[in-house]
Amino acid sequence: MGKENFVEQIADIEKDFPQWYTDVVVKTGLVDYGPVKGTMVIRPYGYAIWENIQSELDKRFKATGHKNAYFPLLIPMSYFTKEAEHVEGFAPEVAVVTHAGGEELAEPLAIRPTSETIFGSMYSKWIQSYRDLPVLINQWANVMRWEKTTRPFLRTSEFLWQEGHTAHSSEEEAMEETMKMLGVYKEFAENCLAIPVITGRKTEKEKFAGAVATFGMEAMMKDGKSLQAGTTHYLGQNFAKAFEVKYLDKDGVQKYVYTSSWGVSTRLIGALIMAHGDSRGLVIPPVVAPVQAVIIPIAAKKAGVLEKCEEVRALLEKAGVRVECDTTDASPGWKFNEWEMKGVPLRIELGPRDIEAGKALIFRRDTLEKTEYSLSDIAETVKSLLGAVQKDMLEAARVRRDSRIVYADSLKELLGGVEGGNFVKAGWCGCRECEDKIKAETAATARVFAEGEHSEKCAVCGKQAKHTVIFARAY
RNA sequence: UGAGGCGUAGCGCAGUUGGUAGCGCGUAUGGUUCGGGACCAUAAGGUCGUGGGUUCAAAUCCCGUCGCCUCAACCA
Repeated sequence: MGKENFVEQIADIEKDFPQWYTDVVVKTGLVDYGPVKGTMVIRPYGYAIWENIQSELDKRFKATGHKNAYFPLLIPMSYFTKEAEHVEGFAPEVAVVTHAGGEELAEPLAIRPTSETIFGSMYSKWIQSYRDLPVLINQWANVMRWEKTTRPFLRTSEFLWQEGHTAHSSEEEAMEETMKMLGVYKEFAENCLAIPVITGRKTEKEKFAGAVATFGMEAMMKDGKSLQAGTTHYLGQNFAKAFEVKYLDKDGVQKYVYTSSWGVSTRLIGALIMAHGDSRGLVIPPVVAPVQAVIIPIAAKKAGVLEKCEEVRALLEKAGVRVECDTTDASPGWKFNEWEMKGVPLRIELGPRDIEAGKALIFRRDTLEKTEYSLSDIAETVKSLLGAVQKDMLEAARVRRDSRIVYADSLKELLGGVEGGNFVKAGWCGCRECEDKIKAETAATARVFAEGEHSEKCAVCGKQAKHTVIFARAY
């Protein structure tokens, strides 16, 4: 990149956010584009973020009684078409295998865009008695949706995700599961990704195809737009009836189960990038950062520098820090920029001056502050700084978001609000016409219902409001 | 699908009256450097997307074709 440095190359974050996003994703070496349009190759650094997300989520799923399993990639079209609303919603974006073994298939196979149907068909075999319930299963998998326009991590043809699929004996229990997992997602987003989220129910228009009710968590990106970062669905008996998932209850009566499903995807990496990134590149919170601290030797050829760096690296590694020492022969300035672009939370600069003084210079990626610390208790210092970065990033994101939530009483105010990059709370009468009108005139959509808030009148038609809704432009 | 644009070195691009293929970055080698994207020297690297036509001669003009991008449209 030479003299045109990264900061100059990427567009001003406030003015041209989407372009900034694309540049950051590609230039930090998170992904390459795949050979098929809309697919991507996730490079090791990007995948390491995903692995950390996986491990944190998996802990939480296990703690709430779920087990992992794996279901097939290919789903017979006949399975797929059993739930009317579901097939209608997904049909336009399903990729279908028509040939195999050199011959045309009698029945085409859908490449899973989501797995409710295959889970449904298996659950109908596995579930016979009330004693078999509940079934709490999660799957880590790839899925494919043939989207017309794509953007790395946010909307790709193929993506990685987890999908939980549970079956219960009662409506209450299935709904409780749906809400519990929404809570798990929220806690994870805030404590691991340092992204504050708003959770709530989605409107009919925005709900999942085949669900009775959909709940989402919405995160605000730095440009004020919203990103749906995860969803949970209460499916009622829709899929149970389509796939004949019945059990014999205590009272001797055959009953349909109630199911839920919930998922988050590699889109979370996109959320991280856009919620925390700045003009220098990524800022990754320590909990999910592939590299939590990087050591940059200064004047590496001087006697004792590399030895000391290695000593510190080993010490930090032993203390459980994901640490790397950059011994490549690029200049220190180059390395500073490179690792900042990759969002590494802490940078430790170690040169002859520091070593002589028994100190190290530590740079915080989130605040851009450089401070001198003693080498004698460096492991404790780094661990406590990592904790501070994690906490401060969430707090900063929360302040940023809260300052950009406004109220609107009219369509005009709503438009002004979203144009200013805000989440806008407004009353809504509940009719589809008003919802469509808002989208047509402001490009904003209903993200979630604002819980516990009661507006007087609809911002569009002025009639009695049924709900208070958070509107925003969304990715 | 409607409209517009672009295919020339790994990447970004320049290349008009048609006449031996260029620049920047990156890469390789050697040297001086190293506390915020260092510098000097040398070198490697291209059937100009593709098929045909016009011409003594085509990256350049003409016709076809393939691919990609932007906007629109579509999009849980």
